[in-house]
Amino acid sequence: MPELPEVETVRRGLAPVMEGAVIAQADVNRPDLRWPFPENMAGRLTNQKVLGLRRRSKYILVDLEGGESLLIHLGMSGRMLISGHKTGDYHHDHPVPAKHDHVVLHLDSGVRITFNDARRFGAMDLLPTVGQEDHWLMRDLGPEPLGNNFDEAYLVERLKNRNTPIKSALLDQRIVSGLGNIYVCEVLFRAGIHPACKAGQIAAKRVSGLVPIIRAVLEEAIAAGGSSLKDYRQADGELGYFQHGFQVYDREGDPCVNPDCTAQITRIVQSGRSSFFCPQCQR
DNA sequence: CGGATGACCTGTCGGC
DNA sequence: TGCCGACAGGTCATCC
Repeated sequence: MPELPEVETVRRGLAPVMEGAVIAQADVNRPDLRWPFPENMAGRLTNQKVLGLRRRSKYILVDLEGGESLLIHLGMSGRMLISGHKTGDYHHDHPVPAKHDHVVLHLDSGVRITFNDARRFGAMDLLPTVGQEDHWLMRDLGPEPLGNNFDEAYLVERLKNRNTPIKSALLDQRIVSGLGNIYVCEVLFRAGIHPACKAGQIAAKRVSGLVPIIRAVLEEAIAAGGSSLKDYRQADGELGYFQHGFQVYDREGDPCVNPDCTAQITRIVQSGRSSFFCPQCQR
């Protein structure tokens, strides 16, 4: 699920219930996800007040009063669930964890935040809030696509002379951080660029055109998450999953959405990952 | 160095 | 119904 828009939707869903709350108890049900959890994670989270939630690329950062931040990455299958009371005292309420409920945060409000991740490609870590941009998972990230440091001149420069397919280049988090397989497919369709085009051979004008398209696709997806999920939360408390009408992703064999086009959406595999595109509209 | 591939995990789906 | 392979929204380590 989680590319930048989904992670942002999860952050927006968690923020109102977590900010200002105290983590009364943290259940850590296994020693690791993709990597081992940090030393004494449960203890370091316990009795910490949550100051705020931020996002960097696909990472959620939970700033704690004691000077550390909890880093959360959802991997491929990570989900956050909100459950329990919205008000009232903390009751030491401990339902039996569901399968793959790896970490449960019990807030002093009675609300529980559960991190569930079947494939365990997700991650959690604790790091100093100050200087966290130097953390090994974040230090090499490229600019935020919705931020001021991502612009036409930057992208043209970064793609210059690159021999890799544009699909791979846009998935490279060091160039621009936050795009994943779905939104790269959608961006390239909207830009009319074939995913196998060598990045360095695309005219600067067309590369420049990618910048506003990337921004628009991500902003529309974030907006769709907000509207389709109401307060970012589904009835079962799960955050961040919403069906957004994709124009090419997972539409192999379906007709192109362009009314002037009679072609079918095609799937190819590039560096082990599916790319969906219209062979007529994308050159 | 750049670029491609394998690896990490579990779940789901379609075909036989 | 069961079994098997293909595939899944990420990204790091390794190989050429």
